[in-house]
Amino acid sequence: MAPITEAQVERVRALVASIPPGFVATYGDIAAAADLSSPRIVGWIMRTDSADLPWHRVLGASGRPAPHLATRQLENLRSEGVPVHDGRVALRSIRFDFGALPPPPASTTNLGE
DNA sequence: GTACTGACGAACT
DNA sequence: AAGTTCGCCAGTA
Repeated sequence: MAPITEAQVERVRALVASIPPGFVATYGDIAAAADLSSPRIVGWIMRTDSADLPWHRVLGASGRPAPHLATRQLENLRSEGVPVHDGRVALRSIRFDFGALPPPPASTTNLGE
């Protein structure tokens, strides 16, 4: 099987889109939820196609976004009610739990796994 | 095919 | 606490 498939990309995009306002998720969490081999794949997907996604809700494991986007991320997050402290987000307080989400019906989402 | 890079992460110093 | 190194995987040169 190919290193990565469109299904994986769509899965990641869906996960990011499922993050509710006021919450954030890490690349590692998304990678795990999407069953990816490495969090770098998530970063690759984000930089490739994140135009219609709430990419500002995606942070690194340190609770801090990438340096070149940090300013923009923190500003957007703060607008959503996310408590930002010194360019940092309290991950352990607002980290989104994908495991708490209800599983989608496989009948209509058979991605041929 | 090898080397370098990069929206990452954990371990080590 | 902060900086460095290694592992990870896809893309590009």
